[in-house]
Amino acid sequence: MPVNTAKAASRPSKGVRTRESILRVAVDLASVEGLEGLTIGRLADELKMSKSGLFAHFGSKEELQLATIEMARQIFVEHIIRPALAEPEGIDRLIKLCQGWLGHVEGKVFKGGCFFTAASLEFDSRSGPVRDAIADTMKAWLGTLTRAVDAAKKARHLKAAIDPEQFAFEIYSLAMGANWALQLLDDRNAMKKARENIQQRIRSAATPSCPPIKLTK
Amino acid sequence: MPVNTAKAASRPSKGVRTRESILRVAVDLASVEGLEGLTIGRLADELKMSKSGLFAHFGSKEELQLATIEMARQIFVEHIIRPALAEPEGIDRLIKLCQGWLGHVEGKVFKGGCFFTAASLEFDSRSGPVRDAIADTMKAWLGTLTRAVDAAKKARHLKAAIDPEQFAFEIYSLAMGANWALQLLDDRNAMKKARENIQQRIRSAATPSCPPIKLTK
DNA sequence: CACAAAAACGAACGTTCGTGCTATTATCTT
DNA sequence: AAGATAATAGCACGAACGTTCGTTTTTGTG
Repeated sequence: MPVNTAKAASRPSKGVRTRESILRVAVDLASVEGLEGLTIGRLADELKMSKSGLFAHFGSKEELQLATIEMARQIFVEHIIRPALAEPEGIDRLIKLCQGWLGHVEGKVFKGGCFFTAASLEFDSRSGPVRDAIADTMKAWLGTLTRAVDAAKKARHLKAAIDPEQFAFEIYSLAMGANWALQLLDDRNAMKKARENIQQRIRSAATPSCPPIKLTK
Repeated sequence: MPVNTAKAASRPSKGVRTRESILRVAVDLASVEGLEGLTIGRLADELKMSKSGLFAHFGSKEELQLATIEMARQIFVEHIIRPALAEPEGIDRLIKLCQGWLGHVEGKVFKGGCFFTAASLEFDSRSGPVRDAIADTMKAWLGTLTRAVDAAKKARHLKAAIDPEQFAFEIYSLAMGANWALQLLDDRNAMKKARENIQQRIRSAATPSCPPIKLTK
């Protein structure tokens, strides 16, 4: 048994590497076909490997779905949350979070728009571990957004009357609406309008001492 | 061939009646399992009829999906749009539309929350007649909302600066957010918060001469 | 290099999917 | 009530689903 408790994270074993490459494809497939439409045979074809070989990595479809969600979560963190953490707490970080989210929709980080918004609505009237994993991820995301609003408030960038939870929810609703309009209605201006929309909403909540608010690409 | 062009809409034939009862169940099933998860076998079981017997009413799964969408659209119109048309043009009708929408989510007019929001995100990255039917319905709904805003503007209930399309989109985004929070996060206060949210947003756009704005159940 | 462990394969399982037929009921019209 | 028509059931199909199994190939290590 290869003792992997050592500090060094050397080149990962074959199994780990394949698993990861599977999941990268799985995330894209699921973002288009849905987590239920994500099929083992289809996935195996895409990767030119056997169904059984692929299956062995997960042991069940549910495990595959959970692993896919986890991979999507990592990609989401990497593309949206981590860049925002580079900004100082306050309005700038909040803006960066919004920009990151809108950008990831527009830039097709996931093939079929926002992975989690789609997954949310697919599983919202079911129960079980998959739904829970999705809900947990979304709660965490809303939490991040809420904390960013709260920090901006504490930095006196946003008015004291702002309820962080409510405000985060408002912003995210507008963002989801933009994703919806872009994906379903093919509204090419959806993103521009969403940026203006959110920008305006944040400005309306900003204090006079708040630095200028501008949402760009 | 029974000539049905006559004025009298007498008792519909057996076929029509069965078809309708199938579709009523189909709508609920699809709102929970999705339009793709809506399966002919499952639907037949639910109705205690044979797969083939049920199938004959539609000829293909796609036709079944389209018919289900059409039925959902009718239910939607009946529950949300028609009651609002009873109100005079202006702010009251707009409010009634919002109330109706939020009410239909809360009151489980469709078992799994808003049928069309779920369908939208399920089909938004595909192509074909089903996606088109969903998109058309949603465009029509946004159009209705936009016209209501515009009328309220013309009645001097809403400020002249309001862009009807944009404003309708904002309101609907907040409503979708509420549906999302209720369904996925089991947020029992989501609806109350959404009502306050939308109420506040409308108030902020209202003129001094606008009648009082109050969103209730 | 050898050899154990891990990974991938190919074939098959039992189900369910959507979709055809044909036969049998039920419904409507004259 | 009879005859025509429409509605439903029964059965079978090929394909795809998730899953299991035994075998073969690849990988990593002493």
